[in-house]
Amino acid sequence: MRRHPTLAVQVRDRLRALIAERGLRPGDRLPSENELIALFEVGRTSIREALKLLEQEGVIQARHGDGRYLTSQPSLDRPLTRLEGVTEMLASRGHTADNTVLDITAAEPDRHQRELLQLPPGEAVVRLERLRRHEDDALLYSVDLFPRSLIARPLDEVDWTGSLFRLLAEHGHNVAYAVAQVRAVTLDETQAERVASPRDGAWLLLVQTHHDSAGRPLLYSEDYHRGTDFSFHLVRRRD
Amino acid sequence: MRRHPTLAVQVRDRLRALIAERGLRPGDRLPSENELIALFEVGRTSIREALKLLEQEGVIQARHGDGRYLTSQPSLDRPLTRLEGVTEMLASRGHTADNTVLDITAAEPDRHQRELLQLPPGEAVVRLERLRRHEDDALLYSVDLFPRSLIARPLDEVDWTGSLFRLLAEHGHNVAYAVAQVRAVTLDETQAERVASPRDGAWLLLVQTHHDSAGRPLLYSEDYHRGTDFSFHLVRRRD
DNA sequence: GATGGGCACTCGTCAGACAAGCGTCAATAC
DNA sequence: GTATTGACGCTTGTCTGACGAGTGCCCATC
Repeated sequence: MRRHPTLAVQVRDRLRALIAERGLRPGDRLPSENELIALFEVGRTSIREALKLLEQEGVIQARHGDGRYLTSQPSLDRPLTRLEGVTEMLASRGHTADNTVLDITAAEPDRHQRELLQLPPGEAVVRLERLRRHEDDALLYSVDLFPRSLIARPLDEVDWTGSLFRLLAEHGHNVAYAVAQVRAVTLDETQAERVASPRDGAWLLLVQTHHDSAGRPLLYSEDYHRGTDFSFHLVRRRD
Repeated sequence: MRRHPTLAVQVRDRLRALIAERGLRPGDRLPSENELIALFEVGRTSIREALKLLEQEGVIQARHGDGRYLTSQPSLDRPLTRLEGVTEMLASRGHTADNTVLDITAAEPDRHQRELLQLPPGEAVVRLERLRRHEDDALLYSVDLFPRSLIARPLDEVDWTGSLFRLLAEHGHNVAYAVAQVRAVTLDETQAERVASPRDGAWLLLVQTHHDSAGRPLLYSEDYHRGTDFSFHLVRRRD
């Protein structure tokens, strides 16, 4: 990761703060480049590069010869595009769920698992099955898979009730992004039994492969969120 | 919208093409700024601004004094973050569904609808209810609301089976983005009856408010996607 | 009153200069 | 012979000056 942020990135963030301080709204005009040069006491290049970043983010729009204007910009707290682990997400929503470890095993991966996690021959996979409950109601059922080698400790010496992201990070593996699939499902017979929940409800299933910043797959997870308790938000844009 | 793209944006896109042509992979080094200046025959400013945009997108990473390197960058075709109308989405998935208009009415909006669509007093709202089927199976049930004034024609003279986005655009209203909520639901009794579908399946519900680029709300929609037929993909990033 | 031209201002692009940082190679010291 | 340090070449980061392209406003002319 970058040692420290460049001036352009810093100026971009200072521009954001300026927009907020001045209470600028969609359609309002930003100070000109020369005004910003004087205000921020940096060179024009740094100003321009910062402004270009804001423009790419859709925050502002430049009109050649005229100036730069605020666009309308929806903002969401914790959108679905922001990756957070299940533990983190539940905490942010004030869900006081207790986390039960249903199963934790290391085994030889099947071919699908080996491909998913890009495992070398001979490498075992850990399967972690957990259930979050609130007052006897199942809220969230999770099945996680990750390479055995990532956690260099005996499985029975690890506390599996906390955040997997944090656990991986403690062992030097930082999750950077996930490729996610979103589906609506009902539980199959086995799952309904594990979860002790009726089969007729809808669950929002997030199937994700989590990677570090170099693209290495660290974790595969299937998270079943009970439909009556969970929804997610995001902004979608036309191209 | 901008009259024509700036050089920086064009160079950014040419850099993308260059990366693809050369088959550059994560960890590979990009040509230096001076090499790119000669290659693209533009000034250093345009190169730098373009590179900064790619860096913000997470495509590359700059190391001061060393060079710029490709990062790992998952790519998805048509991610959920890309907004497309239901008609468009179905077509892209090769769903040959016939579209039935169950209901089309203009009425006085309730308070919720008025707030959602920021309607002035006296402005009516149009409610459009449609069902997409494939061989008698309901695939997608939609309810759309939009200000009556957006379509300056009698309702019975409009073909409601096609794309709403296209229809709005034909009347000068371009959808730019939507704020979306994703949920897993089962159909209620009324809906199951409308849809002629059993009540026990799971449906992926997308509730969206669509806006033009100035932030004006154009359309509110509830789209129920049958769980066994639809899933969506997206990339999620840690902050 | 309407239209056209000029001017001031703004963003877009190029070029030159210097600072900050990185990696490699050669020289020196142990 | 090996390890450390310094110099050099190269790269990115930042500043500055200059000119081109475009916009909007004001004034003059018809």
